[in-house]
Amino acid sequence: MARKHISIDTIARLSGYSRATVSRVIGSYGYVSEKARNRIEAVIKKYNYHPSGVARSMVSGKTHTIGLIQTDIRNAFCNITAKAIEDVIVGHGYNLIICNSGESLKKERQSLDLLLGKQVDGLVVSPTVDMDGKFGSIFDEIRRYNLPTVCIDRPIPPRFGIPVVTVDNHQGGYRAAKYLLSLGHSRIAVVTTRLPLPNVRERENGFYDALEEQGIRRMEEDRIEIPPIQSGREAEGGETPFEGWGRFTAVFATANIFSIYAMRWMKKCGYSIPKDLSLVGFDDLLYWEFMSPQLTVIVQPIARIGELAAEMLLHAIEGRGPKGFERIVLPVTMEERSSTKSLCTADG
Amino acid sequence: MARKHISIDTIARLSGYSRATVSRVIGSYGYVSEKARNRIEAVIKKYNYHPSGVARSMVSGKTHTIGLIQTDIRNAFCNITAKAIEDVIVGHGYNLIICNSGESLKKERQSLDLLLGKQVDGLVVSPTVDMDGKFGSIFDEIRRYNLPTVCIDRPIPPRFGIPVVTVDNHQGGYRAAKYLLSLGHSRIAVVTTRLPLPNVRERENGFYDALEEQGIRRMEEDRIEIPPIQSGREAEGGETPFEGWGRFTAVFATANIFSIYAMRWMKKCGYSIPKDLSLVGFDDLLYWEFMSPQLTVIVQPIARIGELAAEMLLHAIEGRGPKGFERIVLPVTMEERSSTKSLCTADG
DNA sequence: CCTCGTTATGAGAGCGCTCTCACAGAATAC
DNA sequence: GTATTCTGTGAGAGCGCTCTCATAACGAGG
Repeated sequence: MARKHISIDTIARLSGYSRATVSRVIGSYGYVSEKARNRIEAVIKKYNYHPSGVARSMVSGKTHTIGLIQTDIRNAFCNITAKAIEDVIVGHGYNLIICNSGESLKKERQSLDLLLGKQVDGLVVSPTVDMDGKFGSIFDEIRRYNLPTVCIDRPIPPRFGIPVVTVDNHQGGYRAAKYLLSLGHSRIAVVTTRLPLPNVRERENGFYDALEEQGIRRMEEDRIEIPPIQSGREAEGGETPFEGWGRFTAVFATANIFSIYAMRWMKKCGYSIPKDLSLVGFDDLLYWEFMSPQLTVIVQPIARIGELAAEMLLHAIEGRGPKGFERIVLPVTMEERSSTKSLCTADG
Repeated sequence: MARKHISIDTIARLSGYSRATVSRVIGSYGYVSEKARNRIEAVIKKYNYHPSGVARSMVSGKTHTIGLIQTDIRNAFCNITAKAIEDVIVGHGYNLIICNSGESLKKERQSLDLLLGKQVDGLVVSPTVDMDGKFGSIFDEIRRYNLPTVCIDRPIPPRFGIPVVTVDNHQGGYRAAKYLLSLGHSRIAVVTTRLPLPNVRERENGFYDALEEQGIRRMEEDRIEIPPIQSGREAEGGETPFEGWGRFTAVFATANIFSIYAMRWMKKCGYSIPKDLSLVGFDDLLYWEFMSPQLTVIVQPIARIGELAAEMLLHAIEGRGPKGFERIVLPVTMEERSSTKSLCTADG
């Protein structure tokens, strides 16, 4: 048996009023007599009538739905931002459709097309890039449709004219380096992704800038790259691990899952943290307190990113004033734990 | 500037054909001449026309959208199932709207109302209960609307007539107990939630059934309950910890976050795992290999639950045969790691 | 010749709503 | 008295599609 929604006409007929008057009751506008309102509300209640959101969207041109395109909901960064966004928008009567791109430009584009078909009122996107660091075609499309959009995490260049909420990634890398330098480390590996993600690249730049201030040259062979296929997924093992850890005394991992790769590979090669190698990660992971080693990390305010993005997006959608084009860069902090060790006391 | 979607009429006008012929082209049905098709497709491409999903839903009565109501997307169980569901349905042209109930019947009901307003084609729900173990009003509503629904994780009773995908929770608890008994433990605490969630209760029942087979009586004071406010959220600290661990030699935590509570509280009281207390948890957590202690756990096939639920739901929505009312119970396995210790070798 | 079936197209109804407009009766103003 | 406002209601257009039905042109079969 197919579902049968009763319509406003049914309510009108059963209550003895016109469709227009019923609409006035459910929409709370215009003049309606006390008598009519009571009668109509009784019928609505009796037949458990819910107005069709689809028909309303048809008329209003608004769906009260927001799309979210991100890497993978299983990633902690993604689900924390998703929850934060949802919390904000639900309070305004909006819902969230979540799409996972898995760092694939093709799937990202497909997601956008689906969301465009669904006629979402706005979009939050953490965009991915191709191997040349170029963003996908979604931004042309977004522009063409003039679809309210906020970009999170990975900052797209200002020329796209799309607001961005991100963190000071350069500062994050810089602080990680400064900290390791202060512990006496100078041979430091960077575990990162081959995919030229702008946020991750900024972390690296910040990191190397700090090293260069100390006269340490940036060496390409000290960058350990994780293939793009794995960069978007949870660390699952099976990859061919890096083995040349002996050259280094410390490691900086530029994102949460890369810390896991680093730890896994080090363990496999028999290096222990922080005895043989110090490790600084990026992003707090859940249940950190029971991790071993307890990772020293650069922390970004993940939930805050989602909240701000949601607020900016609602603002844009509901057109409350020309707040216009913004780029918000939130500060990062460092959480010092036990995965890092001073070389000075041990070796010098 | 507001977005302006161009409509099928615009395409019709620009191509010199009627709305009906354009509809034939985009819908790939009926007779269309080669000439007309080429002309219309060219115009569609040129103006980057996408048919309105809202209008289509208006006509077809289908939105190609599925709702998911669950506890909290940040919870690993939830985001793994969400991803699995999304992967399945996207392949069939469906999207997922995710709602978080946070174990609140009120929010659960609000979520359903929102989804009903959005006219989702189907629903996957991991339902919550009140303090009396009663399910919320959502199932009456679902029934009334005859909305295709699959229940996951928490099995609702057969009388509701709603298909269920869950795991053999009783067996999970039973195996956990058997294992601890085999290590010589007999004074075992159960860390669980005060909220009478049916899946969790079944784990407890299985656990106590095994104990009773050995003549060990179920003792109410050996159940350590976590207040419902915290049960739905990630373990965040701040709660008043249980302290009477001294009476026990082992602990069974009935869900992933409860393991965290247990570990945190034990640590706070100076007990170490598995030296002072053995711990068996439920559900693998991410990054387990770097946890300390490495938890021995009962493992449920989380992604499989989502996949099966999605497949059953699509089946119901698209009405492919009267597969009808199913209850799928997947098996659980045990992963033995280092949070458990035999009493026999140590104590006698 | 007329009658088919096939191909190609358009007119128009209808999905369930919102909202403008018209209108009618009551109350108020002059 | 008439003019004006306020209050309450309904008719109907229109949102962008899909799909049925009507129509017309054409070749084939009788």
